[in-house]
Order: sequence, then structure tokens, then C-alpha cells
Amino acid sequence: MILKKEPNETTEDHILHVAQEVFLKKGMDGTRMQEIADEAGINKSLLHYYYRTKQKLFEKVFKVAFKHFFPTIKANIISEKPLFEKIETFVETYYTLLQKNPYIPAFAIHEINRNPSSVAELFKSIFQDDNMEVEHMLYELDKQIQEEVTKGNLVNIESRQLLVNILSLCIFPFVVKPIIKGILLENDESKYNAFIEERKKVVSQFIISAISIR
Amino acid sequence: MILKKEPNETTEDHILHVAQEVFLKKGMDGTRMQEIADEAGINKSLLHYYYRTKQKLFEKVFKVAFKHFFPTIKANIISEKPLFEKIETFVETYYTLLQKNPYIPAFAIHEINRNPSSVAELFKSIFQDDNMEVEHMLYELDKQIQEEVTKGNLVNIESRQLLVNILSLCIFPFVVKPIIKGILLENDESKYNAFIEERKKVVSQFIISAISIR
DNA sequence: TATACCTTTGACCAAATGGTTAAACCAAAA
DNA sequence: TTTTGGTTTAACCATTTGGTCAAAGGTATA
Repeated sequence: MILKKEPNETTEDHILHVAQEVFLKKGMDGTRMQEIADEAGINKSLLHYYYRTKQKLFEKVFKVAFKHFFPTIKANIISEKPLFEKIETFVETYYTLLQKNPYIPAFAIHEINRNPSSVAELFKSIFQDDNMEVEHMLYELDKQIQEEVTKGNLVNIESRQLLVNILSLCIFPFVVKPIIKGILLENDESKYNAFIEERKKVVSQFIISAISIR
Repeated sequence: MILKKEPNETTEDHILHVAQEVFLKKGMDGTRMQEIADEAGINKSLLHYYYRTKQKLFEKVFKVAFKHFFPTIKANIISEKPLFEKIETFVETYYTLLQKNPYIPAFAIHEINRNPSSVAELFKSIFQDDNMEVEHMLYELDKQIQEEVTKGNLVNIESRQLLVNILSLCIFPFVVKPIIKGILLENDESKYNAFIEERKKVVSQFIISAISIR
């Protein structure tokens, strides 16, 4: 289906939005410049006029796609709230963010594995744009965990392991949507949506129950 | 690097193994028939001689790749062990299986999202080959969970949610290996391996702690 | 109106890519 | 030794694909 240009949208932006749509669904290798042009309702030359090469267009799309993701993680880890509350709001906001951008995780995973070194560079430049320091964030998270451990509220879990657990539980259900929907939920879209909606509560309960000492 | 043919290996098998290597890393779209031929040290025509088309070769690779995965899940769910023990052995064996086949999950995720309907068909035919019935497995798991709940050992968690949680915690760390390694573990391969090895214990503890009533 | 500048297009190109074919190769059977 | 049938190769083909270029369109300014 051809994506109509918004009235206030410049051609340059319109191309970017259409390219985002196509790249996210099909990946770098699976995307044809001609297809982006067709979907945007313009000539293929115009793509090159605005973005020179496929690679450059792809990198722009890639950067824009992650604009919202890292700041959300950062804001939550840095905030002053107690750990359990932090986890609850993180899961809630991250699920909502992913519901709005369901294709991004699978896209990222494929491109990262396809070209780890150059994608690592892209990530670093995004980090710089956002002024994020991973070491600092991990240090803050570590400190907070240790505090709760000494208070006797928390089992002693390594902060990296906890972080990976949380992200796994949030992101994975989106990257295997077709499997969950097709095999576990009778291929019913609304059942899948309900399943995901339910997870906003289930997952934070699951995590907190896993790490708290009662 | 060119993959040497084993002495006892037929050319047909050799091609399949090389194709597996390349398809797993680069995906269907990213793979060139010429590249498979080069890596196998043979002429491109020979690929078509044995496997007709790229699509057919891909489907063969796809089926072979998942040969071990579903039976492992099935065997564990069906077995007669108590639930917590089941979870422990499942996590352990699944992590070991993934350590041996680290590229398979990211590969599967990409192909599934790229072409959900045709991949769903492929999965169904694999299920048939393995004589697996998802409904039956879910029913068994459900029954066991309900038993533990009534015994007062377990919080009331939906079996599908639990299953997705377990699989998320097992599979996700492999699909984002470059991220974990690059951002959390100073790009150190041995640190990543240790991190994964540690998860065999961490994850099953995490799950059991999350769902058990103490 | 004329000019200058940005935008858009159609025609075109070279390289890459999946696939075909006829011939050469080779080992085992007759 | 000759024949036969499976295996392997080199040369070739049609199509696709990312990218170029010169010209045309359009619009604001002088």
C-alpha cells in the first residue's frame, strides 16, 4: 500500500518515514530502493537525491528508530525512586513503548547479528548523542541493589544478570510475536494483544517476586 | 574461510553444512549462492545440481536447524519429574543446546518476522515430523501447575505466561550477544561465555524464586 | 519577464545474482 | 576396452539492483 504524504510533511521526511516502515519489516538486505520509492509514490532518483546511498538512508533510519529507546532506559535507572517501584514503571513504560514500535526489536537483533562491528559503532554514536554512560548507569543500579541487599530486602543478584533478565522478559515476547500468536494463541491478534497487555503486570510481579526476600 | 569437506562426507552433505553456516549468519536475503559455493570450494552449478533453487536449499537448512530444538522442549514438558526439577533441567539443557547453536535463535527470529506465513508452514511440518501436539503439551503443563497451586507451593501464574517467561530468559541472551558482550562486558568473549554459563544457575533460581510460595 | 535555484523525472549503466546448459570428467559395469 | 551414468565445471543468460545524469518543472526573487 502506498503511504500518502502528510500535508505538512517535507518530501525528505516523507521518504524517511516510508523507508523506516520498509527497513523495519524487511531489514537492510531485504529492502529494495525501488520498493521504498514505490511506497512513497516518488521516483527512485529522488531517494538518492536526498540520501545519496542505501547505506546512508539505512543509517538514518536506524538512528531515528532508537531515538526513544535508550533515553527511556536511562531515565528509569537514574531516577530516585525505590528499586521495586523503578522496576514496575520500567516494565510498564517499556511495554507501552514496544507496543507502539513492535518491529524495532527484531529489526535490531537481525542487523546487530548481521554486522556486529558497524552496528556497534552506530550504537555508540547514538549513546553519544544522548549523552549516556553505561558504566555510570550500571554503577548506580549496582549501588541501589547493594543497598537493598544489605537492608535484607533483596537476594544477592548480579546487576548485569538482573538487567538482562528484565530486558529479556520485556523484549522477547515482541520478537517472537508470530510464534506466540500462532502456536500459543490460536493465531488470534486480539488474544495476542491481551496477552501482552497482561504482561505489564505479570512481568513486574514475576521479577519482584524473584528477587525479593519475604 | 573455506570449509574443508570431511573425508566421509558426501558432496551433498558438505553443501548442506556450508549452507547452514552461511544462512544462519546472514539470513536468506543476505546469503549469496556464490558465497556458499566458494566456502564449500565447489562450482556454483553444483549447488543447483543438488538442491535446484536457493529457496529449496534454504528450506532444507531451516528444517535441519530445528531438528534438535523442539524434541528437547517436548521431552522436558512431558517428563514425569516435579515442576521445579523440570524447570532446572530444562534451563540447563536448553542453555547447553544454545551454547552449541548460538546463531539459531536470531536466525529464526528474522526469518519468522520476514515471512511469517511460510515459516509457520515450515514449523508445522517440523512439528508433524516430530509428532508434537502443542495443545497436549500445554495441557500437561497447565495440569502440573494447577496441582502445585492447590498444594500451596506455587503462585497462580498462567501457563502460557510462565512458558514465555522461561523461553525469554533462556533465548534472549543469545540473540543479543553482541550487545551484552559489547556494552555490558567490555567486548570480552570469555566474559560473555562466563556470563552465559552463570545463567544456567541464575535463571532457574530466578524462575523458581519468582513462582514459588515460601 | 528573466534568472537562479531547488526539486523531480525518465532514461540509462555497470555490477551482481540466481539459474541454465552443454561439455568434460570419472569410476564402475559390461 | 568400451559404455554408461552420475558428478563437476566453464561459459553463458536474463533479470534485478544500486546508482548516475542530463533535462524538465516549478517557484521565488530581481
